[in-house]
Amino acid sequence: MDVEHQRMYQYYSEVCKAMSNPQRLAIIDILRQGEVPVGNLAEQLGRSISNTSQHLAVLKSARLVKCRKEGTTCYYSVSTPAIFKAFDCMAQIIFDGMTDRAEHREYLKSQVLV
Amino acid sequence: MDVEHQRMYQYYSEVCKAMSNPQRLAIIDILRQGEVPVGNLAEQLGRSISNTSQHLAVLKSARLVKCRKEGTTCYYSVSTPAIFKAFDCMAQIIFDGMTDRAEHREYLKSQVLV
DNA sequence: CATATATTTGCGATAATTCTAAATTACATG
DNA sequence: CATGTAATTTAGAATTATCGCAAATATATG
Repeated sequence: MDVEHQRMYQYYSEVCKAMSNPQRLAIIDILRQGEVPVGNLAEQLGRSISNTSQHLAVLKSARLVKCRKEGTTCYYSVSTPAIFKAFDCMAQIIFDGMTDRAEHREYLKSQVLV
Repeated sequence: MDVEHQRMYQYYSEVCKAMSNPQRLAIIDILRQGEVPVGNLAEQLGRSISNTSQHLAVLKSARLVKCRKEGTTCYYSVSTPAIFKAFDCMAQIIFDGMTDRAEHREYLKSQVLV
């Protein structure tokens, strides 16, 4: 494994790490709605604005989200649709990893609510 | 955000966490070759068998890889091709996150070596 | 300036990560 | 059965990360 590759894996791992938190995945999922202000996100998450902002900062430093300022409001959105694709891959991986029909049923039930 | 969703995000985050390590991403990348014995993986990674085995254990507990035993040898492979899809999403996300042409060129150069 | 919206900072507590080295298990074969 | 090969597991140690809260600090607007 050469140095170029190592650096590449390093980058990838940072993206994964940014995504490896339920709260932040929830944020990404909410951002399917499009641009959403921090306060709105916080409300949907049931968390404080401060806390939400901190998670957004993590996502931003991994370049997963971007924000647009309008007045005092910050509208957040994902930086690329590929993030939703990655999200959906996670769903696929978990679905494929399930062993029996009961698990699948249970899982699909939760998906309907999205 | 209801309980069902929280659990779902929890699952997803565990998959992400398993992938959020350069060493393990390297393993996944090597597994594009198909079934690979632990010793062989260790050699390609330039790490000890013990260390490699531990990373494999992490991947296995997240159900990202499976192994088939044949004699004293354990052949590892990914549990679903969706894992490669997720990997490739990471590549896409990073590519999309790059701002200038120089970065893109640099990145593509490293990809040629895969 | 006061208000609304976000961000940042400074903790503190807890828990996770990663590696090495050594012990252990599992299996095949002479 | 003894030995060697392949892999896993355990233990430990050092380092580092995570997460949330509360308070302080921006930033823009009327």
